[in-house]
Amino acid sequence: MKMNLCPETESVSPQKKRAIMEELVKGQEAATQLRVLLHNPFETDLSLSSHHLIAKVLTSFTQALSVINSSPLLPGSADGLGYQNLLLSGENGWSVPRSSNCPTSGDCSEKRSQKGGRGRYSRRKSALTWTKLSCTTDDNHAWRKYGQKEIVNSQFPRSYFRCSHKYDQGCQATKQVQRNQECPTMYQTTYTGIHTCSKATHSTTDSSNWESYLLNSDHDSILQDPPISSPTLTIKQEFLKDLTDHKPLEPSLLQI
DNA sequence: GGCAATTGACCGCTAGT
DNA sequence: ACTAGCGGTCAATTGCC
Repeated sequence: MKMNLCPETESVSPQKKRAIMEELVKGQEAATQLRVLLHNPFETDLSLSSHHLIAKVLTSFTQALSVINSSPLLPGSADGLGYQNLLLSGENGWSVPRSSNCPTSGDCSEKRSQKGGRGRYSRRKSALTWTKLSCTTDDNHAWRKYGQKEIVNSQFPRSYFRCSHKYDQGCQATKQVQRNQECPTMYQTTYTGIHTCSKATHSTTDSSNWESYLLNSDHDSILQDPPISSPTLTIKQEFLKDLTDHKPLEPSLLQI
């Protein structure tokens, strides 16, 4: 499992690196089992419930993150923060801007950032959201751009997309795309809501992978869940919380 | 002409006072 | 409770086919 992390992160101590890798490998294995379970719901070992596997994935990620967070020195503060931002994300799944993005210290609302900041909020979303980090913004769906905003302390603007079938089919899916600050060649895409439309464009993507398999709305009968096993995925905190609290997600999501 | 992107304005949410 | 500030969305305008 190769995480799409920036090269800067490579100077983490070897032991922690190994610990992180072990946890991520565990998570990958659990995710793989989950994939098998989803592909062959009737042929797999029934003792492996989806809930159990999801819990395993999340536990592995949590362990990996705690190892990361326990690192007092992630190389070159800015890089380290970037690494954490990449994985932990802010409350709303986006990297919380840090002072490292403001070369001229003391400016750029740094004081606000330290306390969370007035007005810095994550709009409550009733719909499921998840974040994906990828070198492309392309997926198997047709999107219509409806807005773009400069984000405070963020080097790149954020673009807002809604499903092209919002009005003809009432599809509520939206996504936000923002270039990653640490790796400008990467795009951080936050998906909100699930495609209920029946049409999807079939543009060229890495559609052979699990992620696009799940995102492809042609698989209407398939769980359109966040691509849990995607190596480039950052699962949103909200989603994690939903899972760990065993709160009912979208009713249709976990009925495997 | 139709569709999609752009962009300024507005609104809602959150936190400080 | 009020206010400031930010993020998200709307809608008019612009550009492209």
